[in-house]
Amino acid sequence: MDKLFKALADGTRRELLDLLFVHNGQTLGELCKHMTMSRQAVTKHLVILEEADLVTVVWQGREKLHYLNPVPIGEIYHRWIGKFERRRIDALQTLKQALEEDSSHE
Amino acid sequence: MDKLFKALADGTRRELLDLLFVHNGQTLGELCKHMTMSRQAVTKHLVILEEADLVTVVWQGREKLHYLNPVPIGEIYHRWIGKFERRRIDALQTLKQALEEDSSHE
DNA sequence: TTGACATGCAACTAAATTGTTGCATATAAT
DNA sequence: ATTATATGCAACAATTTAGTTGCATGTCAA
Repeated sequence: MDKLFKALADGTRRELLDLLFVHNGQTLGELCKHMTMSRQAVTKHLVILEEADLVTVVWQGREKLHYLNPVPIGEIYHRWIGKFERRRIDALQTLKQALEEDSSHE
Repeated sequence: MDKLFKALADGTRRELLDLLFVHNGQTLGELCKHMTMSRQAVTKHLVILEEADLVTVVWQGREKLHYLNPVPIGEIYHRWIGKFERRRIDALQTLKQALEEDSSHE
C-alpha cells in the first residue's frame, strides 16, 4: 500500500498513467516524446510504477510495451478511501458541530 | 491535487488520519501519545495534512483540536480514481489480450 | 503571580527523491 | 557485417523530506 501511494505522489508519474490511459501499450520511446525530461528519468518513474503494480510490461523484441493496470487503484478505493467515504456525511456533521460550538464560545 | 497525493504518500500521515477516523477531534498531545516520534515531528505531519485540507483545526484555549475532513479523499476518487475504475474491466481485457498475443509469439 | 502544560518556531542533520550524464547491451534494418 | 535504434545500468549532484533538539510563547490552575 505504501509503494502504491508513493508512486501516485509524483505528478510526472500520474502524467504517465494519464498517457497510458489515453493510449495503452506505449513503448518507453513513445512515452518519452510526451515528456520533457531525459529518457532515463522516465525509465526510473516507470520502474516505480511497475513496482507499485500500476503498470505491467510486455517485451516485444527490443521494445518494451507499457500497460496500465487499474487494479491497485481499485484497491486504494476499497481498502482505504472507502472507509472515509462511507462516513463522509457523518464526519462532516461532526466537524460542523465542532465549528459551531467553537464560534459560540467567542 | 498534488499536495493531496503528497500528503497521503507518507505512512505516518495515513496513520494520523486513521487515529482521527477512530476518534475525531483529538489534540496534538493526544495524537502524540500514539506515535513514536517527537511532538515536533507530528506537528510537521499535521501541518502537511492541514495544507492538503485533509485535517481541519479548531482552537479551544491552549488546545488544538484536529478533525478529519474526508472531502478531499472523495475528490481523489471522483476526479482521478474514477476514470481508471470506470474502464477497469476494459483495461484488464486489453492487458490480457496483449499478454496472450505476446506468449503466442514465443 | 508563579508554575505547569500545550503548542509554535527555527536551526540543523540524515536520508530519500529526482534529475543528470556516460557507457553498455541487445535487437532490427541495410 | 555494419550501423542505427531501443533500452539498461551506474555514478553523480541538487532538492526535498523526515526527523531531531533547543528555546519561545501563550493559557490554565493553585
